[in-house]
Amino acid sequence: MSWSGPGDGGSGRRGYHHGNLREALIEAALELIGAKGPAGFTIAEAARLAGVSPAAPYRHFRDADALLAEVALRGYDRFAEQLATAWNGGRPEAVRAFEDLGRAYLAFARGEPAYYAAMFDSRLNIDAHPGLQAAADRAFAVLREAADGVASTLPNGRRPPSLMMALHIWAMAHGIASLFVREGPSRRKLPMAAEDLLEAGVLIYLQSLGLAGGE
Amino acid sequence: MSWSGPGDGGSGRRGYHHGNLREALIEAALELIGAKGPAGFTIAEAARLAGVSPAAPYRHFRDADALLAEVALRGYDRFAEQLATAWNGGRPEAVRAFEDLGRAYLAFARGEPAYYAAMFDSRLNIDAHPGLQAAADRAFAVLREAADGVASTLPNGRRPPSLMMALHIWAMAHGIASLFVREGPSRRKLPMAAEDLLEAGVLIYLQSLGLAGGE
DNA sequence: AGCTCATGTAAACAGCTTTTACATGAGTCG
DNA sequence: CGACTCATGTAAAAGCTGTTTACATGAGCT
Repeated sequence: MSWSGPGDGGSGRRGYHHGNLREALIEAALELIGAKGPAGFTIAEAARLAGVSPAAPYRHFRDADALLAEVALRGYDRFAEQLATAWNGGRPEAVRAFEDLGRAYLAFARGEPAYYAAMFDSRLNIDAHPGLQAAADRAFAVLREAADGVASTLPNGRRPPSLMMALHIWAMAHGIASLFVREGPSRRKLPMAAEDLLEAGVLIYLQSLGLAGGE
Repeated sequence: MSWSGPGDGGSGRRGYHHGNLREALIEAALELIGAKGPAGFTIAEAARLAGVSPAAPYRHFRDADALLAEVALRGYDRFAEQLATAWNGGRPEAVRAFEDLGRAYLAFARGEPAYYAAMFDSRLNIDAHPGLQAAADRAFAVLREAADGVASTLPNGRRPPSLMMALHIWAMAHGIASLFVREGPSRRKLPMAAEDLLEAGVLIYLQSLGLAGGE
């Protein structure tokens, strides 16, 4: 527990005023979403976790959706960051970095289920929360850039459209994350690691475009 | 509207006793899920739609999740049925039938959003509702069978593992449905029809395995 | 005709959301 | 230093919801 300075990001109290309620509520929301899904967290329970009255959160968020949207927003940012780190500008080698990107996708879904749920599984209307769309776009831009980097490996004539590539890979990664990694009604047991399934799928896909890994 | 016999599947009333409340509740749930998502339907509102008191549904379903599970169960059955119809035993030609299967997948997500949401987007714990897992298995079995049919096109040596194929295609179809077809926080505009995106992805994937469409 | 039991209602309790009026105290300014 | 201001907290209340309990109804059987 870091107790540095006046603000303590956690649930501590220093008196009548919390000191850092906004952050404490976001942490509480993450905890609750992780435990019970995006529909299973309530303002009241987040307030209880933060040690304040049920009305206090309304000083910081208009309603539960606004809090959820803030969580999703931060999730997209972390997501984009982790994907970009994995891609690493296509180094040391484009196809290899692309696989790393896929593994990072699943690692995020596995390691940050609360963020992932807020981003992809919630009732949020993306139009009603300005900034969410832009944050999602920034995350997708990493994928797009990576697809572009891989496509550029090929000579100009045989170069596949990188937007389509990005969409296909995104769909497969998201599908695997939704179906086989995350909790949910349709989660299934796999005869292999989800990461290996995705890697195989990506390699088969890339091979078809003339982009095989060790060819 | 079929008004055959004593039961009228809709919301009509015939007196103190509803006559067909169970079915009416399922229809109400479908309507509400379609309008507001799996988290946006309540027992109370379903009861209101069916014209009964808020306590009446509990004679038929233990709680809201049980009603949701019944909807999901029926959804999996319809889903399996429509996929099987599209696949049609691999006729007239395996790869072509496989593409039809993909289109049927998206058509279901598009045409029956309420069922699809109950099946894939809900808070249901699949273990807590016996029968759900089996119903989901039946739907996946169609995909598996189709992948097997396509793989059998090839000579024994170059035949890819059909389970892996089925998982890859399922993931891509589900990913496209989740990201680009259904409502949700991450839904994005596409520069093409989702069906075309999926078809292109499937063809690229199959081509890599030596199963190109008109090759 | 009368019994039985599935299926309905009414009423009550508890939790969540959101609003309103009020309380606190941190920071600022004379 | 003392007083003002305002963001940030509380308490209380109204109106939702889910769920349980005791009671009412009437359909179908004997």
